[in-house]
Amino acid sequence: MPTVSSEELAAAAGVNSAKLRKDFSYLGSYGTRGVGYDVEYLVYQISRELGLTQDWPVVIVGIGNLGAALANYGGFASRGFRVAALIDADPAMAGRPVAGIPVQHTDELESIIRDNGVSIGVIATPAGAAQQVCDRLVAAGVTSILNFAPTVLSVPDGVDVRKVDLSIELQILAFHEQRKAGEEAAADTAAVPAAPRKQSATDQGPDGDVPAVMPA
Amino acid sequence: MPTVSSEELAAAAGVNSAKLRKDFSYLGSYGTRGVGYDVEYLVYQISRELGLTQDWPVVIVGIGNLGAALANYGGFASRGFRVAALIDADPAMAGRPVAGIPVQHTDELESIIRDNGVSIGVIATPAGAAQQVCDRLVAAGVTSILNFAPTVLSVPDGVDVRKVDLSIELQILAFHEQRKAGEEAAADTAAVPAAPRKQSATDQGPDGDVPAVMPA
DNA sequence: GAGTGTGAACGTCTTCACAGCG
DNA sequence: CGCTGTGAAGACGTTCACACTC
Repeated sequence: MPTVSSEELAAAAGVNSAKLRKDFSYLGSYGTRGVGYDVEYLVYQISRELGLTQDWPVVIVGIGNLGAALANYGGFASRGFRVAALIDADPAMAGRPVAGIPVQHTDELESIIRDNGVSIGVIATPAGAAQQVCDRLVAAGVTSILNFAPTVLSVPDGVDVRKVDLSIELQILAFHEQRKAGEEAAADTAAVPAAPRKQSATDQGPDGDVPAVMPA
Repeated sequence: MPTVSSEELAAAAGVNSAKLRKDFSYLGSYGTRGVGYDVEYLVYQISRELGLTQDWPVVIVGIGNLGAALANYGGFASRGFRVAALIDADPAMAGRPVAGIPVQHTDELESIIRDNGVSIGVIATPAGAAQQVCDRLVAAGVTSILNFAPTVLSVPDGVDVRKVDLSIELQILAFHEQRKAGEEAAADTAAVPAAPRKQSATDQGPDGDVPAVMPA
């Protein structure tokens, strides 16, 4: 398939074809009227704009289950990421290979960052260690951090942090699940904190004023 | 701190206080003018709306590094999720406890779902197994699926799927990192596919027409 | 006086619809 | 004729600003 139309791509992606064309137009005019988009050329242009054509060395700090899962994750290599090093605070881990890469001790964090020109760090440590690791990464020159630890990290200006909370997606599913289950089942038996005293004449009790609407 | 104002909450969350008040207003009128919001009552109302007061049994299928990381993840319990079972296709895993829960074999998937009234399933298998696992979960009555496998799952209407791609967040960081590095460094040395022949009089070559703008 | 709740103004993103090009 | 590229219209979400309540 050498060529593809906005209509086809839109259908595949489940969006409106106009949106897709408009989005593409921000990258430049890479389509051909009456024909569509040249697939190979389009892929290259999008890849370049997204930074996929560059090599991004990353370090993963905290090689527990999650760190190991990340190290083994196949999707990284194909997107231009290269795991430059795995770092863990446990001396017993040092030297042990995970996903074919030997784990190094935290002591070497700074030199690893500098020697490899790493600008992106992944934190997969327990919550307690995260801020400290973060500070050291930043001090060593890292300017983008992906945080899997359940803490809010504070960083100086100019450093980007993205936090991934594995339970938030579950939360969203549960929220919709609750809506599916519907408003039929009413009684919530958990203890309801008393509403602050409202001097309304007809206090209907804790569940008298149920939420009316919630935007989808 | 028994009471809190929209201004304080907004500052803490880094958003506009008006937005916060408007959002809260969709849940009902739980504030007190001149005073603020009763913290305990507010927490309860939000928890209830989000479904945090309910007990959500979930199963995790695929107990590799990622599955194990999820099973050990502390954030679940506090949000109303209960890991009802861990399921893996490898018979050698069966019976082995992970995060204190014994792994069960895939053969028992259907009965586990039914016996525990599970409506949310987490897929942490390799890509190849994901669709098959998904089909079995759905057939057994699961209506919400959290997919960590790098595949697009197809499901019947009425079933929600959320896909978590661990590399997408890295991608986003890399994108911004690329912008930080700035437009100073120009030359991209990777092989550029030829642009489809445009009969323009002045073909400036592959990089003559660089993208002009990109919305933030 | 302090701070909520909310209509109205505003800005942004999406979709329409069509001129223009291949 | 088919499909892109894009102004204009429309939908949506955010912010302002103030009446109203405690």
